Amino acid sequence: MKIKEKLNKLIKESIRIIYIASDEQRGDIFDKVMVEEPNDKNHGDYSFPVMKISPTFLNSKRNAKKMGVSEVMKGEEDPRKTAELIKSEIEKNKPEWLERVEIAGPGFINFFLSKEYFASSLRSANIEVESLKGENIFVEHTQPNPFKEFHIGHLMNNVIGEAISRILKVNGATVKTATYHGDVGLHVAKAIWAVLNYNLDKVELVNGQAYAKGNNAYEEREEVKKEILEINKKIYDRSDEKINELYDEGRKKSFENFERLYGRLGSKFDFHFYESESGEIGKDIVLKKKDEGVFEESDGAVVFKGEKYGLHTRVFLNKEGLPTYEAKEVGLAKIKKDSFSYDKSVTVTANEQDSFFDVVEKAIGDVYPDLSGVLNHISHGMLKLPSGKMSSRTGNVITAESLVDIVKEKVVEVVKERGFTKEESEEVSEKVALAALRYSILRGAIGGDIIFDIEKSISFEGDSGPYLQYAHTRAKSVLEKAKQEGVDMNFDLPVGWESVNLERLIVRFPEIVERAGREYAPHLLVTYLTELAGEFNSWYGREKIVDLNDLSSGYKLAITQSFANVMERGLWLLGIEIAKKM
RNA sequence: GCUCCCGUAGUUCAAUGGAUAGAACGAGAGACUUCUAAUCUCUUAAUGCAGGUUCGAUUCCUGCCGGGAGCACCA
Repeated sequence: MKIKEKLNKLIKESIRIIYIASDEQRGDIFDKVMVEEPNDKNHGDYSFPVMKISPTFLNSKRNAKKMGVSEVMKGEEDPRKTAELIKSEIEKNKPEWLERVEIAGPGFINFFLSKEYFASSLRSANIEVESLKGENIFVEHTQPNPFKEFHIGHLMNNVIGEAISRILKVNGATVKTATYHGDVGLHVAKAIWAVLNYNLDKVELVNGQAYAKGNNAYEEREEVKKEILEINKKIYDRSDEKINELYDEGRKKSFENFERLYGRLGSKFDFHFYESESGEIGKDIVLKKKDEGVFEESDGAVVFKGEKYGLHTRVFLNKEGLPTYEAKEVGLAKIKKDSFSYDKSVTVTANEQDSFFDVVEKAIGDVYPDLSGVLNHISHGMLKLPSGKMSSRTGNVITAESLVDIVKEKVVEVVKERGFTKEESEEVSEKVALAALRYSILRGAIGGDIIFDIEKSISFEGDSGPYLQYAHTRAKSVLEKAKQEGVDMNFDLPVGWESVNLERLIVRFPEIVERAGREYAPHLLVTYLTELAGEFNSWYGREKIVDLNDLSSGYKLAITQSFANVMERGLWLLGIEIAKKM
C-alpha cells in the first residue's frame, strides 16, 4: 500500500475510534478522508485539514457529498480540539514510517515521515504507478497536413501529445498513438490550383507556398473559388490525370518530410489515419444517420443541429455532397473504433477548434452512443512569435525544423568552448536544443498561448530544459567519480543522519506522475522536476558527496543515484533526452 | 451581437477551496587551488475592479473592465 493510503487509513481509524468513544455519529462514514500535500515543506510531508470533518462543514449538503457523509452530524466544533484527539490517538501506536505529528494553523494535522521511510523508499526505487492499469487509451496528435508546412504549431502539438502519451503509459494504461492527416480537402485543391495557374514547381507544392497563393486567390476572386471547388471534386473522384499526378507526387513528398521529422522528434505512431479514408466513411455514416434524424438537410447541405445541446449548427456535407472536416471526424471515430478497442480517446488540437469539437463530439455521441463521453479533447494555445500571428494561409510560417535548427545553432555556440569532439558537440546540441523547446512548451498548463521569444527560449539559465539535463549529468558525473575512487553506494541509514529535502522530493515522484496522468497535465511534472533539480543543485553545492572519510558518503551516493534515476525517468516522460557530457 | 478561454511581481510561468501566494528571468550583492559555475547563496517585487457563497477564495458564482479565439458549406 502506498504511504498516502496508509496515512489516510490511519486517520480514518482514529476518527472512527474518537467518534465511537464520544458516543456520537459512527466514524466510519468518512469514506473520502484524504490528506493533502502541503506546498510549504514546514507543513510536513502530508497534512490533514480537520475542518473538513467538523459538523459545520459537513452540514452543508455540498460538502457532505464531497466527504461521502450522508447523515446530519453532531459533535465537536473546534477543529483544533478534534485535531488533538486524532493526534493522541495516532500517537498511541505510531508506525515506524511516521516521524512526528503536529497541529498547526486553524486546525491542520501535519505529518512528518521518518528518515527510515525515506531510506527504504530510495532502496525500492522503481515504484510502479498503476492508476490507469487496464485502461486502453487512444492518443491522437500532431496531425500535419500534406501540401502544407509542418510548422511550429504542429511542433507544439507533437510535444504535448508525446508527453501525454508517455505519461499515460507509465501510469499503466495501454496507449496507442495516432496521427491524422488531411490528405484531401480544400487546402489540397488550393495548392494544386496554384501550381496549375502560376506554374509553380514541386517544392512549392509541398512547402506551403502553393497553398498560400491558392488561398489568396480563393478569397479574392469569385471565379477562382469555383475552379478550386471543381478541382476539389476531381481530387475526390480522381477523374483528371494531371491532377492525380500532382496529387500523388505532392502527397508522397509531404509524407517523406513528415517521417523525417517524426524521426528527429522521437515520435512513433501506431497508426496513421487519412482524411481520404475517413471522408468516405464519414459521408456514408452521415447519410445513413440522416434518415434516422441525427443529421438534417439545410440549405442544400447536411448539418447537425447542435442547438439541442446548447451548441451551434455545423455543416457535415457541403452542397456538393462532399464531406467537410466534421464528417471526416465522424468517419475517423469509426476507423479508430475498428483499429483499437479503447476506453478513452484523447485528441490534442489547437484551441481555435474548441467549439468545433464540442459539436462534433455530440454528433459522434448520437451516432455511436458507446462513444458518448469517452472522447476527450485537449487543446493548447498558439505558439506566438513577437512579430505577430503566424498563418499558413498567408504563407507567413515558421517551420518546426527551422526553429529547432535556429535554437540548435545557438547551442553549438555555447558548446564551442567545452572542447567537445565534433560528434559530441552535434549530439549535445541537438539534445539541448530540443530540451529547451520542449521545456518552454510544457512548463505551463496546457491551454494558453505561448509567447515564443526565440532569444529568451534559448537562454539556458534558470527554469529550462538544459537546467534539468545539467543536474542529471552532474549527478552521473559524481557517481562516476565515486566508482573511480572506490566509494560504494549504501542504502543503509548512516548513524545520526538527518533527512534532507532532496529525499522528500525524490520519494514524491510516483504521486506526481499519477496526478499528471489523471489530469493530462505534463506541466505538473515539469514543475516537480525543476524543483527537484534545484534541490539537488543546492544540496550538491552544500555537501561533499564522494568522500572516503565520510561514513555517510555511501548513503549520499544512494540519494544521488535515486535522484538521477528519477530525473532520467521524468525527462523521458517529457520527451527530453539526457546527455552524458554537457 | 452571441459562445468559449484567459487576466497573479517589470517579464515568462506555478499554487487538488486551505496555513506566510511559489519559481525563473531582469536588477543589485557575493561564491570556482575543492565531485562539471549551463551552478549555488542573499536582496528586490504581484492576485484587473466591485459584490456574493464559505470557518477560509488566486481558485467557485454574478456584474463590469481588459486581452484572445470561434460563430454554415475551410481544416
